[in-house]
Amino acid sequence: MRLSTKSRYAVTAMLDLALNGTQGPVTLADISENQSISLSYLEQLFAALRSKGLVRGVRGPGGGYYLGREADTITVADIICAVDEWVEYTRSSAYRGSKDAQPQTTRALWDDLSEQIFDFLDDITLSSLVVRGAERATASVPETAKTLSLGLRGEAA
Amino acid sequence: MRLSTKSRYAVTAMLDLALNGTQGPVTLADISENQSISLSYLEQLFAALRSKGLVRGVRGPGGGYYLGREADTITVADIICAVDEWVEYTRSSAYRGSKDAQPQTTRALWDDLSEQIFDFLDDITLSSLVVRGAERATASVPETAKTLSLGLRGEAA
DNA sequence: GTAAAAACCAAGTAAATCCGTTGGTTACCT
DNA sequence: AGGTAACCAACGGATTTACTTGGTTTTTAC
Repeated sequence: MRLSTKSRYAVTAMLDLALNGTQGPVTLADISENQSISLSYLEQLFAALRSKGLVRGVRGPGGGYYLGREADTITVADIICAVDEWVEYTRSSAYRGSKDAQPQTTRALWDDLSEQIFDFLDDITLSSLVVRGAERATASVPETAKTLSLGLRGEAA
Repeated sequence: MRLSTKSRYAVTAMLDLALNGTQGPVTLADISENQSISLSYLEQLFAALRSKGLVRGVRGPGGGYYLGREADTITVADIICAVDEWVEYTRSSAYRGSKDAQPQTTRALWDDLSEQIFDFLDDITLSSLVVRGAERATASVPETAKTLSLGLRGEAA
């Protein structure tokens, strides 16, 4: 399991697609500007996302990216696995019998933890994140703010 | 939030302390051998763990490390934070008004996700992992395996 | 049918991080 | 006194991160 800023870039970019992709594709240039990530780094991330079918690219002017599936079928685990691959103990070698048999035990316990984390993240979909965010925003908006909700899209600082 | 092999080293080392620290301190040399991590890398990790009070060192011959608190009060989130610090969006700058107000939105959604993950990991203690592992080991051993349970310790490949 | 917009692709790079090494010093037990 | 082990600091190769440059293809618009 691995979770880094790279994962964050990928997840927030996918959230951008989920939020803005309803009316036409979203360009990487937009995402790059919105989230201040370099364009070609985004290209690299999206190459990985595309190869896993998580996004769908449309070329030419007016083109951009759509989500590859419905937002409620794309999980955070999917995205992280696509760009940051789940590092599962690649160093398998050291297994000669050490004095007490702890390596197997701690390894099994870690594997269990890793699986718990995966299952947790595999239950969180893009749409569930968006819904939670919307709920939170409407719930916590003070009544004064509701009157002037113009450029507001469901969030506060 | 950041989760890497470094975190895994720290968590498994702490599990080693939880499992073996009941009768006397555990030396880094033992952990190094058991889990094939270099001794001085362990020293670096334990310096961080010690500074957060998660472990307690005992010098001199017969020395080693104990857990700094009871195993049921040390969470996975504690350990990860100690060695890998929780990266929270250090790049705060780019906040000039971009055309649509998405950066704040995606950022808020990520922050929410990050918090969900933290809360999840902050609910998993060392002792809960050990207990789960013990349950799994006794529960899931097929009766055929029990007879020949020699090198077996509760997991299969 | 040409120009521009955008996805796609490949190579290279400064900086950071990972993991380990070396070479110590202190504290403590026998 | 001598050995054990925690502590400490600095360095270094390998890898990863995030970005840059410089393209090519596909598609729309004029």
